[in-house]
Amino acid sequence: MIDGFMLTKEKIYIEAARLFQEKGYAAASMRDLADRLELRPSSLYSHIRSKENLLEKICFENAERYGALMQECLALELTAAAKVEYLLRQHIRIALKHPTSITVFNDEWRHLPPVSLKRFIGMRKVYEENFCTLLSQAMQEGHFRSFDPLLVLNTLLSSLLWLHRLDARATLPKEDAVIDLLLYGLRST
Amino acid sequence: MIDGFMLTKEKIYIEAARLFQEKGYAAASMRDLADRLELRPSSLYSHIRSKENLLEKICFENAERYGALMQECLALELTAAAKVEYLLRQHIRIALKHPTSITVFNDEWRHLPPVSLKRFIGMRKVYEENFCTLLSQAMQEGHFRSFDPLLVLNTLLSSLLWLHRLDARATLPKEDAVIDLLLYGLRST
DNA sequence: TCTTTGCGCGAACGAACGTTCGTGTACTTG
DNA sequence: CAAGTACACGAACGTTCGTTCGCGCAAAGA
Repeated sequence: MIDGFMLTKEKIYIEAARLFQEKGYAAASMRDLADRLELRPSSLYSHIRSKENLLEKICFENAERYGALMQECLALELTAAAKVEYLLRQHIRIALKHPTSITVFNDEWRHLPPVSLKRFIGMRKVYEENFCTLLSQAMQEGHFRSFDPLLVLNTLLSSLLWLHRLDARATLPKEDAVIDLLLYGLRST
Repeated sequence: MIDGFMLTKEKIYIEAARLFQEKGYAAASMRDLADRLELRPSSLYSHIRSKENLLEKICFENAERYGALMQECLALELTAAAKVEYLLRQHIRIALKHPTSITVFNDEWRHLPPVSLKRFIGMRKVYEENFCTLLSQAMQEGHFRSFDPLLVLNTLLSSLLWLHRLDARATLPKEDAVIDLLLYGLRST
């Protein structure tokens, strides 16, 4: 449960993310959610629109987080290789700071209703294209070894997926060690 | 659909894996499954026990596949580093050869009923411990750079998770390139 | 030929689902 | 004090779920 002062609406969003993370969106019921908040199911609807809308909020909140990150990154005056490192560092920090929300974002987006789903996939595509371009540039500039950029992109992004699933009791991995492990083999020097 | 001669029971298992992959276990219904097989829902139960049992079969079939792989690997006369490379190669091949089944195995195991869930987690624990030991040995033998073995394990296994999700139309990644990308930075020479 | 077996089917079951609606109540505002 | 707002609630809705049961038919075995 959530302690301290907090609006019921905020509590619902936070607990929904936790519930969706634990059980998955489809297996999580509004009755589950109400129980955890010590509310009756019908009371939820004084604060939220629908179960689907909870998922949309969680997914797009994070999609926009990553979108903003990419814009901010592209505006930096750095080499492409340094931008990639910057992005990866932020990915690690985001995954460790918002694990529940990011788990839902990563694993449950396919349950979005058709219109939202399309928009979501579009946003991800833009992000991945930008990321891929940076990888290509870093290779052309000679900072990274030559690889299929799409292969590298998929591998890099995939390799971080365990971070947000970490048990709350687990000792957090060191950011520098993760970066070292991911990038050392990519660099050409 | 599935062409050629095949027992109805086998068709059900194959189509169930596809359905669970597409929609997720909880969101997939037995009516969906029956539709795809051009059967009525009740007819499924002439061949299978329950929906849960379908999931159990898929998950443990793969758990045992990996268990056997590990036993076979440990029996090889190779350095620890070479064993790790061997395991990773097999992981890639398995993911590309059985993408639907492996997706269900990777993503849907948490919907197993309590008893099966416990057994499944136990099997995974054993596998990961063996893998982790190999990584430690490879570091002690000087073939791999020194890292927290658990960090390396999580990163390596995670980094392959995109393979089994690949669209059937996508061009398959080259096994050697993936191995190179994963291990180059890990090796100490 | 008679009997058994395998299996596809329609109908129906109880349970759980997301959600709506009208009500009661406790604050806030004028 | 009166009016309005916010919100928790019980009851109920229509739907979908996994599954069971008994029936009928066709192929296989004696």
